[in-house]
Amino acid sequence: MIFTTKAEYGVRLLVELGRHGAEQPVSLKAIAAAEGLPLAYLERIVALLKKAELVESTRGAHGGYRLTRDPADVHMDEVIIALEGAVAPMTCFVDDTDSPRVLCSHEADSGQGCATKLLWMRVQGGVMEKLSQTTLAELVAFASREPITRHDRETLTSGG
Amino acid sequence: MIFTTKAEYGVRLLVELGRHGAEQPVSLKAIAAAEGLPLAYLERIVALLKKAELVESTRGAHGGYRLTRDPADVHMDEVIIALEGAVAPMTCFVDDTDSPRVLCSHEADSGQGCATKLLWMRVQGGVMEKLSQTTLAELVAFASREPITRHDRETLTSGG
DNA sequence: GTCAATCCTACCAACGGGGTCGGAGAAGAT
DNA sequence: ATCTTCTCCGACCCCGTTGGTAGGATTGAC
Repeated sequence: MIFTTKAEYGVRLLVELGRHGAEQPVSLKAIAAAEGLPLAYLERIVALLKKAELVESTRGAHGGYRLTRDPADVHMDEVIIALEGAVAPMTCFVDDTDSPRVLCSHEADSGQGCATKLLWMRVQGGVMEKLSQTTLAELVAFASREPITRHDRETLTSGG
Repeated sequence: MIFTTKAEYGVRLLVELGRHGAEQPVSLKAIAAAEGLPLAYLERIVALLKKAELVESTRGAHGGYRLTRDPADVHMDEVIIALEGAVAPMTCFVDDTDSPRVLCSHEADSGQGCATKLLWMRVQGGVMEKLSQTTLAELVAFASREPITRHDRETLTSGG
């Protein structure tokens, strides 16, 4: 599995916020009820989004959360990284941009390049590409549509 | 994390087989020693590759495994599916090609389309695209090269 | 027959994911 | 003031999967 429920719930939460205007905040309780998600768990997830400054909060009665930007300016790569941490294909695969090389724990043994590195880099590139091409505004629009048909399935994967 | 060590070890195993010719089989013991991987665990992994008819085995002394095809004809989408099962972004996301729709467990609640489905379909499409574009022959060639430089990293993700 | 290899099943420890609980601040409503 | 509603925060816990081991049965070359 690529993503956990953190990503799933977090994106759904953002979509729900995007559906309402940015004027008045929406409480987590309302979102949890609307989406059928556990409130206590959502609290921990929304904290990640707040730390990434994707949402802002108002405490106290009639408080809640709202988006800090226009949904069209929110790209999913930033969202997923905030929720899941860096998207890596493998445990040994940490893209440390400060280091000149992507290191692999097995690499040191054989003295030659890690056989799978090329593959994992391409896969990660493919994922990040699709994520950055998708905006929150698109998801908000999509969620309000009819349930998709078989015909839709063959077209909507084409990307941005 | 997208992939587990099943994919990692399985691909490395295939690369090791691809490095040798297809004439005489290579024993798991030799591969385990060359890659520094646990033999008993490799046994279970290679069983998946055999079931998918990506490798064939010879039992008894001087036995081992060899590829059933030319490495240039082995595409990674087939390999990864054999090793990991279907690549799905989320637990709720099972691409059942018999059913007209991709169902989501949360979908039934709200009566409207699942907000995250569009995103997961695009991501999965991106992954499968990169996997199918990469052949075993490429990985064999890549593994025999020098350790990569920073300059390489910016070019090798462009895909097959 | 013996050694080297594939096969196969059961077992196990550790980890992370998913979720709960209880409470402590903050701020509007009364 | 105080009550209610909300955000915030840390500790805790269950459980499935992953990664790996153990032990054997079977096959075939020498």
